[in-house]
Amino acid sequence: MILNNGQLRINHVGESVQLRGWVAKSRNLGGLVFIDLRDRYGITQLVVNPETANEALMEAANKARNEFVISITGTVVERESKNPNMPTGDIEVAVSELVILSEAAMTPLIIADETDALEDTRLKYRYLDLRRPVMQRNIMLRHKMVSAFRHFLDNNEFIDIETPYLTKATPEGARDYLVPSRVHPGEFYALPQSPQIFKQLLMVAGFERYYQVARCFRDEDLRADRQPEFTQLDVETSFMGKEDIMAMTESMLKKMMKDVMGVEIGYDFPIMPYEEAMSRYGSDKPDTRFAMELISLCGQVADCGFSVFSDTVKNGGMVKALNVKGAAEKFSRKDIDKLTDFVKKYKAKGLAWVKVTVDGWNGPIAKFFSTEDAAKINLAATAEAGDLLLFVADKKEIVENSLGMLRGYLGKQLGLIDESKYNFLWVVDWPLYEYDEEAGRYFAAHHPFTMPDPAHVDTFDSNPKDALAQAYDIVLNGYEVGGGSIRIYNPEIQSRMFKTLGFSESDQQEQFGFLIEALKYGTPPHGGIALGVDRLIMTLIGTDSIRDVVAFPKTNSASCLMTEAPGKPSDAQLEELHICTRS
RNA sequence: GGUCCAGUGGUGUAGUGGUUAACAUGCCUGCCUGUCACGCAGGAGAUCGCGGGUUCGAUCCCCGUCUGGACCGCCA
Repeated sequence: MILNNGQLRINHVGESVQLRGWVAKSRNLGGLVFIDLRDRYGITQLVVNPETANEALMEAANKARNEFVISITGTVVERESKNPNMPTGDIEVAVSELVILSEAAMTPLIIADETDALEDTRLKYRYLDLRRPVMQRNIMLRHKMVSAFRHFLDNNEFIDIETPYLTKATPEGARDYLVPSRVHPGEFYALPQSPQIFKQLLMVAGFERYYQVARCFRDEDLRADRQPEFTQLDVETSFMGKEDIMAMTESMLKKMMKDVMGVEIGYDFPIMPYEEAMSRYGSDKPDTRFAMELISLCGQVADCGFSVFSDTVKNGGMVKALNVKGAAEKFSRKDIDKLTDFVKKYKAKGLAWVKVTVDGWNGPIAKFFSTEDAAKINLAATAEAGDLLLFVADKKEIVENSLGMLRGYLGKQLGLIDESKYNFLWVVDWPLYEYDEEAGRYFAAHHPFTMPDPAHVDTFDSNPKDALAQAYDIVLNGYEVGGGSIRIYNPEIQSRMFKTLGFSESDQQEQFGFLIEALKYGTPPHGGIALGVDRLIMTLIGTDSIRDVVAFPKTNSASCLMTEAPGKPSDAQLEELHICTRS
């Protein structure tokens, strides 16, 4: 009988088993040999006893070293002294036969949950890093999550359809990865940033419900949570409205949480307008696991004696604050200087602060405020003695963004976050456009196929500033884990959209002619959503690094330390691709 | 494009203007029959990322460069 390591329990005692796996550790006591055998299910202790073992068995047992692959047969026995630290600690396997299937050289990193190897070593020997139980758990959990999504979608009449990886470059958006065409000298394919247009065309084609676990490519600079290629669960439906898609996504996520995490999400996902998220949390993906919301003080400081605040409000900016409860004593001047440096990264000019005491305010700006003004602010901020108030005065965007980032930073640093919570949240009523001051024009905030909100369908092109979109983002614990929208299915609206974005008639034809054409031939109302598989699993595992959930990730500079990609092609290859070789 | 941090035996760290470059772990050898981070004894293992400069002398100080990491910009 063949069983897996890590699955043997006390009820197997007496059974004869065959096990295969890697030697995680061997302890030779000078006669008795203990071997911890590891596979993806866990670890089982093997024991080889010289009193019962023949010569060949003893020799093999003494030869087995870390990471050798072995196969054994033996009997499950109850341990005399149990090990409560391991799931299989009640039993061990008394080995009667041991075969070394494969020997192993000394590994450059220790195969254990707690490796001390640095990131570059782990990535160079990724196949060994992936042997570590913690990595195996991450990758297997990722599989379970994707599998749960597939199940849900399969059961709801969705069809998995593949879309091309070799496709056409899209204007706007991220930089494309380009692939030279050998057959068409001087021309290039682009790798898709998302299957967006194809899935819409599948709706035109009448498939009604589509999904795909799709790889997407963006040639932008990387971060701890960003890879040049990433996976999204791409979903599109016909005849469903915004509420239908949100409800369906919500059921799918709840089912996944139950199947994969064993967590019952017992609440309806809250729905929050974008403007409210920005105003209360300073973020379009707020972490609602802790409070400490942004407090608007424009009314309170408009006529106060501190001209930095009053002038900012008079000039159309705003003043907001965070009340860090009970932190007045915890934060030294130096600590606050660090917070000031932190907000400066986000373009805030500075961070004003006061410590609230029973005798009034303490701090460099306290003297500018009358007792009444301080009291008004205390009231608005529900500040009491012992609290630390942190203010930013600036343009709306800068105030909200910098305080929002500071809120997240302090939430983590002060341990305000309840890590056992899974707070899902819908963010809706997104602006349809963003204005780019440098370019002097509007860009699509989401993408140019997003349907304007019904209230703005007539005016979105005449008044782009105020136009809202039928778009929705799903947020989990402060991470944007997905987003979608209802799409434009009317060629006339699509054309007006392109026009506002500054596309001429001929640009439209050249870039999106096939889409505009397709919309003419009976396009169903449709919309969809894409869930970021990597970010979602990151959040569920609770890691800050996307490299912990991708089997073979790239470094910060988008290279692979294992394969050493990207590499230089040969001159012959370049010539074949009609790309000039440099001398 | 920019800012900050790091680079020393296989791995992770310590350290110093002149050292036999230290420690832990891993590895090898020997001893050890109930360990589970087994224990004990011994041993091998380093171009101190690379290039240049300062210096009588640089792993250490300076400049550059490369690599990795965190972040800003960027990521429709």
